[in-house]
Amino acid sequence: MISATTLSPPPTHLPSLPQTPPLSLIKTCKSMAQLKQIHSQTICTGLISNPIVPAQIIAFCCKHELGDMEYARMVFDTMPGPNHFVWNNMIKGYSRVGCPNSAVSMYCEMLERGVMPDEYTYPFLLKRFTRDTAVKCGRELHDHIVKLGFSSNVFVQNALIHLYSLSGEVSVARGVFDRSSKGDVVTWNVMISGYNRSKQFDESMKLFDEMERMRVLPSSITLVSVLSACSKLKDLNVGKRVHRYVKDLKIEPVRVLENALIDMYAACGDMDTALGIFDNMKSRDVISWTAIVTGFTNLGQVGLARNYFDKMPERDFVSWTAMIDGYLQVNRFKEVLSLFREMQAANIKPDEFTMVSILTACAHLGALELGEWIKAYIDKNEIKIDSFVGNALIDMYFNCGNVEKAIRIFNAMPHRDKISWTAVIFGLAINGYGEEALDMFSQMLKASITPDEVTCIGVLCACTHSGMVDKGKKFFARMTTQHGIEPNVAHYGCMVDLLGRAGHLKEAHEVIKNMPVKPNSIVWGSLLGACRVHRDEEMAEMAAQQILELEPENGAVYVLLCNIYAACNRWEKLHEVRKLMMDRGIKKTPGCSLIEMNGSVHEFVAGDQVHPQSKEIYSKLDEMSVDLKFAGYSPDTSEVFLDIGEEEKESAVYRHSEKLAIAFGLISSGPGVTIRIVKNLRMCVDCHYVAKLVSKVYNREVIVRDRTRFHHFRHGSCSCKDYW
DNA sequence: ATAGGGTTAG
Repeated sequence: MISATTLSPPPTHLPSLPQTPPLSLIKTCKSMAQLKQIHSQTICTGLISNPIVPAQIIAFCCKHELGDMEYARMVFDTMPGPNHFVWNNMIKGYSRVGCPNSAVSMYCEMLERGVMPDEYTYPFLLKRFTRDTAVKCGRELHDHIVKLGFSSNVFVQNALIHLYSLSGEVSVARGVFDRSSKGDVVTWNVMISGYNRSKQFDESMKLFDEMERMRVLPSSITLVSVLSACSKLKDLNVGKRVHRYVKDLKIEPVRVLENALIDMYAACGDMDTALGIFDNMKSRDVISWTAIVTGFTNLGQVGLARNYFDKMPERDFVSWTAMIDGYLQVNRFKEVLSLFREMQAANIKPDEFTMVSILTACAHLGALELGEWIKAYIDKNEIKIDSFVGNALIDMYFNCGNVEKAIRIFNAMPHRDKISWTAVIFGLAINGYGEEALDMFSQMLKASITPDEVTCIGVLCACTHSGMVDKGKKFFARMTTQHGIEPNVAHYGCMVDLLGRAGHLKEAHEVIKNMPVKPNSIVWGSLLGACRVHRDEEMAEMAAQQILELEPENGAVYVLLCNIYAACNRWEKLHEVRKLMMDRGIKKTPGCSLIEMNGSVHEFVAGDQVHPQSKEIYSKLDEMSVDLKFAGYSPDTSEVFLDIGEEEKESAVYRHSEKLAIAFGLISSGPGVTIRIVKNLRMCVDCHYVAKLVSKVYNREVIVRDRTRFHHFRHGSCSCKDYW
């Protein structure tokens, strides 16, 4: 509502009004304050009764950058019979301020009051539609347009193409396009951006070619859209062609176009050209900088990306997310989390893209507390849980060992896609719920979701981790016939794992010998792992040799071989391998355990002394040793392959990183709190034994995620059933 | 008296 003060007389510094015709004044008017003064003058002089005057006042409010739609509506309501110029302007105004629903209401009112829309009405009305309004009103408005005979107007056609591509009906949009005259470059632009919107970039490219054939000259906007498609398709050839267009047609390289060029070159990995354009720009905005940052992150060059990120004059949530995602791509999870903290300190609001990156990092680190915090943040800020966020949450919970919450997210998701189902099958499998994983798979089939290669790996993985050899074999045999999926090297690897872990080493070897694809080091690695569990040194030697032929630098193979020789008491052979390792300069990957406590991740390596609470940790360890021995513990050093005495071996396993992490967990959390640890390698037998006893003696649940699976220790036993 | 199209991240 208008207040009395708004209609007060103009301040003295403005020219006096009555002498000047109000229409020309409105044309040069700069602000709402000025407009209100002009308005009040026209009321005083009675000029307002000329309908052109309120119409112009309304037009100002509807068109001007600073125009106020409430004021427009107030003036509008004083008009007895507004004509369609006025109605059109009101509709345009509501669209301009991003209120498509108000624009639609205005349009409906117009019809109710018997004023016929004209060909200007529809472009105004449709301009700022959202997906929702487009879905809701699109068809009906199209009907009106046809009935009123405006469907041959090119502006209306363009608006319709825009409308249908917004509502996701690109093929209907294409129908309108095909029936249009195609002489107008904007028609092409709208159609191309429609294809981009629905990620049909190849169609965008085809239209660009066809445009050339039909000799429609592209505008800089066409080129921006086509460059965007090139960048998504990583099509450097067409991208360069567009660049040549810009030069040949002497199209002014405005910033948006330069940004699109940078993005295209960066996406195609040509950073030299991208930087060449970037360096020569007159002015750069946040998009120019972000395009360079993502260019480097896509190449895995996070250091360079970070240099540019740090130099940015301003950063928005996209830039932060791009940089965060860069660290994620190269598995630098701790940097992901610390950059996220910086982002929060800078008061930049994350969106669902950011959330996915952070959750993925939490999943890798097993950082449940931070993951839970993110979940709470998502709920509190009403960030929508789309399938990307949902799947990331499922992954996070499973990878932190919280099966129950993972399932809860899955059950609450409105749209579960193939990825969601696959995530659940995998999650159940690695957490020791093999039967449940297979049950999920049947439910997935019942829900008519088609499994893919990855889903099949999940199913086989479930069988492996729960020792369901027959079910695994049956599934494998039916993969092609029932699900139409040809087994690839990863599936054969699963079969080797399945048979090998169950002790069928010969059969596993047969699978390798008979597989139609060349076995890779992972397949042989599965066999080698099985040889360790079942202490078959001969087969192990053969498998190790195969791997070393493929990957001579694979340190893990030497270590595994050492473990096996140690367990089989083959000391001479052990020495040979040890010497080979020394000669070839191969080092063992140090074992490392992560534990999250009060929101930060603590990292331990064997014999760690750098933790600030080191003293307390070691005295807790001594205390544990006494308590556990009382419960029957004696150290198992069978896998230690260092050439040292028994006592030293005991002291070596005593200082393993997961034991330090457990001790730290015990002293830094209250009774009954679950201790969650992530280990980068496989757990050793002694640590596995200790964890079982800890869960019994201290009545604590201990969850250890190792390289391939979870160990849930409860009441003295483990979910892996000592089978890992 | 009034019209339309574009760039960055999973």
